Amino acid sequence: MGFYILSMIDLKVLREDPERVRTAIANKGSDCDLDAVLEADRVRRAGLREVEDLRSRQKAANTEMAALPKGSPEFKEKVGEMKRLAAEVKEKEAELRKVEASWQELVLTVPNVAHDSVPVAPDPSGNQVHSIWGEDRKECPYARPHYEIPWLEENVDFRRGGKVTGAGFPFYRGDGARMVRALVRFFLSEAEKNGYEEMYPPLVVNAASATATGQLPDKEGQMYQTVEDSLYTIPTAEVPVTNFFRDEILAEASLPVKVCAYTPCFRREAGSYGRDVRGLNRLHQFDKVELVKWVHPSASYGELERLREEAEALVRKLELPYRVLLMCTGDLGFTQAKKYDIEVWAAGQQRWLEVSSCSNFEAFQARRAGTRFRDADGNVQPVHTLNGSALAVPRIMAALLENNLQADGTVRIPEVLLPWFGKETMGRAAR
RNA sequence: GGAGAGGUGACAGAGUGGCCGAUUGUGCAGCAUUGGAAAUGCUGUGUACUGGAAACGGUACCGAGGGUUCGAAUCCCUCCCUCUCCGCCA
Repeated sequence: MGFYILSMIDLKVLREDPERVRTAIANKGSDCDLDAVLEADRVRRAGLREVEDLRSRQKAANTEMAALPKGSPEFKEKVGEMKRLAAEVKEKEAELRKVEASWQELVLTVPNVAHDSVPVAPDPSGNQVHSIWGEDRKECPYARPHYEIPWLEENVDFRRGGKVTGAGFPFYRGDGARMVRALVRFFLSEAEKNGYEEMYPPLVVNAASATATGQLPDKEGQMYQTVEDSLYTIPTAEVPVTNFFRDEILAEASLPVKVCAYTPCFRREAGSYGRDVRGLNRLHQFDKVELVKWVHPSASYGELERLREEAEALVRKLELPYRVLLMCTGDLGFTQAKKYDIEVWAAGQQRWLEVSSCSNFEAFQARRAGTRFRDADGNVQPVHTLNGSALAVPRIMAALLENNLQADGTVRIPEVLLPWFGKETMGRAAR
């Protein structure tokens, strides 16, 4: 009955220091019932012992029987005896299977424990501003919300996108499409310079993959599902890419493994409203370059800072004002131990737009995904995984459109994009 | 989509009902041999859960899931995947 243990948390920590986990659950505002988890763990282990003990007896008897002549009276007597034992094993096994199923379900609800450096607070108001860049650039005399730019619909066609697919699925055309391509190529080439291997992954994944990265079982509603094959469209490249090494043991010397991937991302995002979803602010399909790293546990927090810096560098090169937030426990996701968000200033809307999220998952995803490495002592242990957007395309485009509007109504293209975009302005000049 | 073949440890490849967690070879690690190396010899070399302070045990895993049986890598069923041929197709 080979089943797969999926736990996010180190079960040993859970047993030996439940109070630490309890505090972490409370800090994250999770409704996980730790006592139920602990009880299930206890019941499971008791049942396991029972079954294993019976099996052990069964095995010993089988070895004896193998030595006896097939038709002999002793053999026949043994068979009768073993029939009862076999029935008992079967019964207890069925029981155990149920116990394990509910235990598995419960254990999957325990969130990752936040790192000590994460501020403890119940909601987003507790997020800390880690740094701000480009304060002096926030004044943009000709700025206006990008969705009010007169020529925008010529480059990002929301109406036809709505007709063909639905709200939140625009057509990019002409310079809009060119801008998407320019940004993607810029992001990828910078990632490559930073030592990331480029990957182009599948855009739909199976349930096992979605579970490993934490989309399932809880956030099922975030993903589009195929009707016939129970596959899920990816909400981010993180999902297929992190699963690349699922059920594999990596060589310690190969760490860190760094991968970048450009993909479209699909999000159903139930419960969005108002200005949040206007224009390019929030789409059901958008493009993003994602960075993913598998690292040695001792290196993961250093790698998180590096990841954040790499993402920041992109925004700086695009000359967009931004701030970095250190997310508090209450605003941290289920899977994350520590997370930075990078937000660009959109001068037209006069608001910050999240364009990157850089997270350390520690061993959480790796444990679920079965991605491990063998350390110097020959012990197998989970790697740490990290990922970060670098960057999400539409919101960067929104900020560029708003902040770089010029007196004539066109948008100035930042210098770093010129090799990719091929011209210095975008849009139609007002007459 | 049709026909056939097959999925066993890092790889190759035995095994067709009990003595098989699994012969053997290669690879890898250590030791011996050597001035050093090659070659050779010896030893070791899976994962997960579980018991234990540890030493050291127990159980499971031969693509996945069910079934038959006292007992399954071996027999039966379902599914998945790979390969070959045909068809179709960007």
